[in-house]
Amino acid sequence: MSQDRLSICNDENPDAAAARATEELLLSEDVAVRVAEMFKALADPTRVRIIGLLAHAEFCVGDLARTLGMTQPAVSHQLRVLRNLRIVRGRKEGRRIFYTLMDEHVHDLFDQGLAHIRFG
Amino acid sequence: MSQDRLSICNDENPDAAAARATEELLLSEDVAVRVAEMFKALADPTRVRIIGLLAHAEFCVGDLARTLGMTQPAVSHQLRVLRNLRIVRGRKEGRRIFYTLMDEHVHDLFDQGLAHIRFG
DNA sequence: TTGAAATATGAGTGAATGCTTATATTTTAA
DNA sequence: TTAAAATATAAGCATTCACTCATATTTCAA
Repeated sequence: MSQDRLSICNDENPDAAAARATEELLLSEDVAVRVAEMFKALADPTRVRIIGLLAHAEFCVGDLARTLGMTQPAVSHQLRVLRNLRIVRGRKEGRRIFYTLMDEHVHDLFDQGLAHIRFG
Repeated sequence: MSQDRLSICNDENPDAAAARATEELLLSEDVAVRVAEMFKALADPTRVRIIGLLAHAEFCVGDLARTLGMTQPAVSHQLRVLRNLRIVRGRKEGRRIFYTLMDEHVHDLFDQGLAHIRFG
């Protein structure tokens, strides 16, 4: 909406208080790492497509692989990444495993990112 | 809100129509790449912190480096990444360059991702 | 005009990443 | 019990990535 109000240049204004105020705006290492980690889930085209499919339905691994036109181990690897990030969950049924989106927040981020690309 | 309604397993249901329907849910390679690219901007802790700072004010490169506790070239490299993704813009003023968030969508994504980490 | 300040750029490096092929594991079916 | 199906896992490899150090570029100041 509006432009940035503040302009930060502590060189011109070499005041310790100004520098301290600036540092309070800085995200902690820990938070920054966790935020980046969650965005990493969506930072690869294959994972984007997997999440896009799981946004509509649960899929077994074989169908994901066939639909994506990729090998089964390639898909399993990406599913493990998403599992480790707690974004996806597997439900075992016989010798198949059906995967589901676990995280509504990621679903929301996905929708928002997609909307930006499509009508950005 | 509700659980997934559909369960996709074309192995059990080896119907060409079903497979075709499934493929319509798949994002195109092109869209998937562009979505992933935009999330890549936020998929690194340093860039998350830079975007977090620029969400509050414009910063010159030196202050970004000092605030992040990083070398100037390291910050310049990340700024170039963000510039290439059209997420950030530089305004030259004398021998300094002040950086600003160019993309409100990324700002929104950042806020949403951060909220998820903080109150997830 | 010469030097210093602020930034950008380039080459190089180690670590992470996304795939491959091969194999292990679990379950069903013959 | 044995074989095949569905998935996971492991090792290897090429690529990408985020930094480092060194240097180029632009601008101001002396």
